[in-house]
Amino acid sequence: MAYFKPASPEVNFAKLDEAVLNFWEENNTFERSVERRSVDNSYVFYDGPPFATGLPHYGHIMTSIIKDVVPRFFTMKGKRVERRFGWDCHGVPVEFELEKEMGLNGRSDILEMGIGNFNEACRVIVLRYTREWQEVITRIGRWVDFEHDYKTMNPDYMETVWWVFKTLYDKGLIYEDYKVVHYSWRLSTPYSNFEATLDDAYRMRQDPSVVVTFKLDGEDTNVLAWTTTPWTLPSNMALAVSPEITYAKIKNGDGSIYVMAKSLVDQHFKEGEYETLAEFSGSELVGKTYQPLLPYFGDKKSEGAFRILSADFVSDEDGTGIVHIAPAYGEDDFFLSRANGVPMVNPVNDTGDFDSTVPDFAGMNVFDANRPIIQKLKAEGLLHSQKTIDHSYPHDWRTDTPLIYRAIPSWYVNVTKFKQDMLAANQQINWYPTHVKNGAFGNWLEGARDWAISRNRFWGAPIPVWRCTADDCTAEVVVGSVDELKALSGVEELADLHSHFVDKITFPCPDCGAEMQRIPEVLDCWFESGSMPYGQIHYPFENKDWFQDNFPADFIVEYIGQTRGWFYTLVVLSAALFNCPPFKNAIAHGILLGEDGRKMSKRLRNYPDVDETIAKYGADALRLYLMGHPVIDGNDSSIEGAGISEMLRRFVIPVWNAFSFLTRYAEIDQWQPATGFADAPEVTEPAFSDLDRWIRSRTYALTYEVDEALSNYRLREAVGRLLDYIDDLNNWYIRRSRDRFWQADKDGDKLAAYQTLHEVMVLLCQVASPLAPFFTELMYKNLTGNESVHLTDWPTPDKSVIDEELNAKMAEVRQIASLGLAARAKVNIKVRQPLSKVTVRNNHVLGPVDIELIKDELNVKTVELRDDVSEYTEAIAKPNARVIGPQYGKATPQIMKAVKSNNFEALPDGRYKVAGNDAWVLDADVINVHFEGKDGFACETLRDLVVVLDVHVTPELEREGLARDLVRQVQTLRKEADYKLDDRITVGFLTGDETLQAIIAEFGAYIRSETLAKSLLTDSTDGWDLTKQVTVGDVTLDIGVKR
RNA sequence: GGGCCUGUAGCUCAGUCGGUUAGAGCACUGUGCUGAUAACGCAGGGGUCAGUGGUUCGAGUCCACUCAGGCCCA
Repeated sequence: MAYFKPASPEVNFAKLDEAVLNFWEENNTFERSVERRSVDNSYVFYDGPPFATGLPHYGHIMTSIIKDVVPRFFTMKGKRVERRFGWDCHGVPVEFELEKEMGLNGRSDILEMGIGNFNEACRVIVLRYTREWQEVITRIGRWVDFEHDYKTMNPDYMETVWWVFKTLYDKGLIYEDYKVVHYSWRLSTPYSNFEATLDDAYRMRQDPSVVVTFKLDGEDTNVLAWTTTPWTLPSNMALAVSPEITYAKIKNGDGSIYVMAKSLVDQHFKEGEYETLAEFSGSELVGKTYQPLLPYFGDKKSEGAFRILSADFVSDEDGTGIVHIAPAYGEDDFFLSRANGVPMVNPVNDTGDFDSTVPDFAGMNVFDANRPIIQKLKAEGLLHSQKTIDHSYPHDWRTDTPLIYRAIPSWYVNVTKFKQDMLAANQQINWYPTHVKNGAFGNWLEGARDWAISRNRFWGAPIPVWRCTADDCTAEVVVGSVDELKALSGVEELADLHSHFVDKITFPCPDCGAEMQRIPEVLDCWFESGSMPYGQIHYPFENKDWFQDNFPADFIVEYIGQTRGWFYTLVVLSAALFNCPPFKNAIAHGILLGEDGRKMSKRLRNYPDVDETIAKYGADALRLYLMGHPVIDGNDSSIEGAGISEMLRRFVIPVWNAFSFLTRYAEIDQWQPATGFADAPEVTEPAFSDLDRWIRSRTYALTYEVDEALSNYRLREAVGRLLDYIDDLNNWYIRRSRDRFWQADKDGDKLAAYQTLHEVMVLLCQVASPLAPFFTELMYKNLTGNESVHLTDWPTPDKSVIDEELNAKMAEVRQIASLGLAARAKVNIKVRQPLSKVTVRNNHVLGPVDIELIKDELNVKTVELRDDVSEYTEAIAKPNARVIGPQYGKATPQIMKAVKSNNFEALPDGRYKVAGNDAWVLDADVINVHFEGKDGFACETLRDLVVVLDVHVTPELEREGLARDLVRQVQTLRKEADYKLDDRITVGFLTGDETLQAIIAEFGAYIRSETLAKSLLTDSTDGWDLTKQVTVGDVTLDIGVKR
């Protein structure tokens, strides 16, 4: 009785998956795979948390699978890989969901509802889909600890975030300034980037488009600037030009002199009505000063206002090539002004009305003020032209009112101050794909700007800054821990750190004794996710020692877009806190698109259904498909349902069939790994063949190849290695060894075949298990009786068994067979027809076994090895342009042509003279030769390999071919009669054809042994189980079989 | 509007330092082989290497521009 069970080739992989999932759960296999490794040998993985406000799609699934493959692999390599699931809980998207659901309209509605009620509602909805996530993640085989997960809204996590903030503050890396944001004057609230870029935020709107004139100081010259927001003109503080653009000074018909971009003059002045006075680069304008357009802030001139600045964002594609700068009302404007020491004015209040500093329009909404401002400018002769434009403009999605840009106070991390540390940290990170380091990510770091981390929102970690409420006191206390806050305030219980808890807490000002209150802002949720390495373990309040030993992490993976997100914020904070990278290895994969090359969209249904796909093909096929997908290498690429089934057919099924083959024959032969043949215990010495040695060598090499690939995060390569391997195993080793399992004798040869196949299948299960953990688990358990492939160590088979020469030789033998078959096809002689000889010119030393393989594959009587094949072939010259080109330059084409038309001669020294030209003498290896078969021979070549088939069919060969035809027909009949593999049968051939009768007599023994026939009958008898009329050669006959 | 990436067979993608005849898998067609296989082997058809211009003896490959798609930023 074999101790592994025979496996059916008919199999439903999705069902097998479920059995494996149950097994893992019942036996705590995941937990035990972690715990059997020492805590002193950790491999640290950080889980990048998804927003749980939506359901998982293929993109998440792909990331999740990588998050599983890599840890599984390193666990087998001996590492302790704890994997805690993370949930990103805070942020505007969550608030947004809730606002939508409850019909809330921004800040005032939320305040009315109560921050406490609002936040508690957020707390509930953020975990709405956790069950669905858990189900999908589990189903695809990702092992991760959901029980000890981390949530960014947990008090411990938030306390660590406070610590991070305070540490940065104490290092002088936090400052307060303004930030220009989208702003809804209707709701008096800043808009998050997230909201402003929602699909329906941009709508068409009509706005005035005006060109106004700024008079230069000390010259009778007017600079023309263009804007679609006239309401920002009272706040003009500067003008910007580009040094890249050519400007023109022109004189109008009425004698006025203007300056603007040369290429745009025609759009503002009619041809012939002006005269060009001069042309110059924008840099000549830089530094000039001008008179304020409107009178409100003329005193700012002494502070550096009303100058012409140079800016790279200025273009000459529309407008005038000169940009009006209002620092409070545009992001470019703001940064340019700050960089050049230009002051900022902000005469617009929270509700979008001008304040008293602009008395002409005080109390007027900015959009309503557009028209009167234009009229005033016109009246004063400062308006050059006026139009109306339709353009796409951001709107408040709730109130349908246009947003404005407006500077609001904001807290920043001074990223530019330690940018060099970030760049240095990045150099220590091993990125896959490698170009991310100095490409997408490196470039992003190079351009890093200070990071605005405050949000005027509610559902997030409160910024732990308390300020004195006294008018004349500027005291500020930053709190870095719960204990600190308790000590300051005397509060004894603090169960939660969200604003509705901590905002109630006040304490006396250390300077003046007045009340200290927390500032209202919360932190950007990216600040929180960047704090994940510390927050998830409540560092430094707990786990200090562990952190010392286990930071930076070994590995993280996310999609490439996170170079601006999580990858970035992690690096910012770890560079600021510890001046080191937060992780050592990172995979940044690309974006999975729908089948039509567009973004995956539920509405368009342009991707295969996740559940259906898994139910149909199982999780292993999906995993292999995704891990072998170009997206793994950082590209954007489409998902293809057909690719998933292909992976099933190309890998999962072939491996399963190899397994099924082994187990079925082992049962028939009563063979088991430990004890050999139950009924032939005397057979203990395996007689390994070259084929055995080869597949063992090949498999051992595979374990190191996959090891190398996975160790270096090259998942795609690992998949490719496995696919190449299964072809060798199934379509060469097993196919070529079939008769060894099939033969009746239980001898050393058969034993060797069993031992070899069993050994390599076990190794294959192990090396494939990180990628395809389900079916390898079943096979491994069955083949070894051991508990789980995932509780094994990565195999390290004896390297000395790996014989590269043997592997290369066998690859060559396969190639020879391939070329021989191609040669047969060329002359239309089927493989079942024996031929007398094949002649081979090759590179490796072929032994008797190789010769047998070739004979058998090509069905030839002899294999002749020789270097000189000129007896059978015509040589055709092929020049090597790569060598000739650099040497002969312009003469190359002529030499190439001459060589191809055989216009060259061999010289005594072995070189070739081309076209009789003494200057054109080539070394022998510059001309490659390939061959074509002469009459009666069929030849195929591949590089150095030459295979020549003697295609002459003698009468004996023809008779043998017919005998093989007969065998083939009987075998088909056996199968149709549904006989067992080892049933002995009686075969009948009923024909009057004398040639066939002679063949049956001549090849009787051969036919009997091939078909397991006890006897061959050639007269009619009754009692056939099955009979059939068939055609062999050009004769039709009846054949029958019975047991 | 700006930045980055991609564009090669019907589909998904390789294509080395630029080398003259551009490959693989899938699909299709033909054919062969088979008592493990949902197979497998061999062959064939299928290409304006997105387009235009340039550099070069020689360009899928290098350069410039254009077009299309994607991602990010605005």
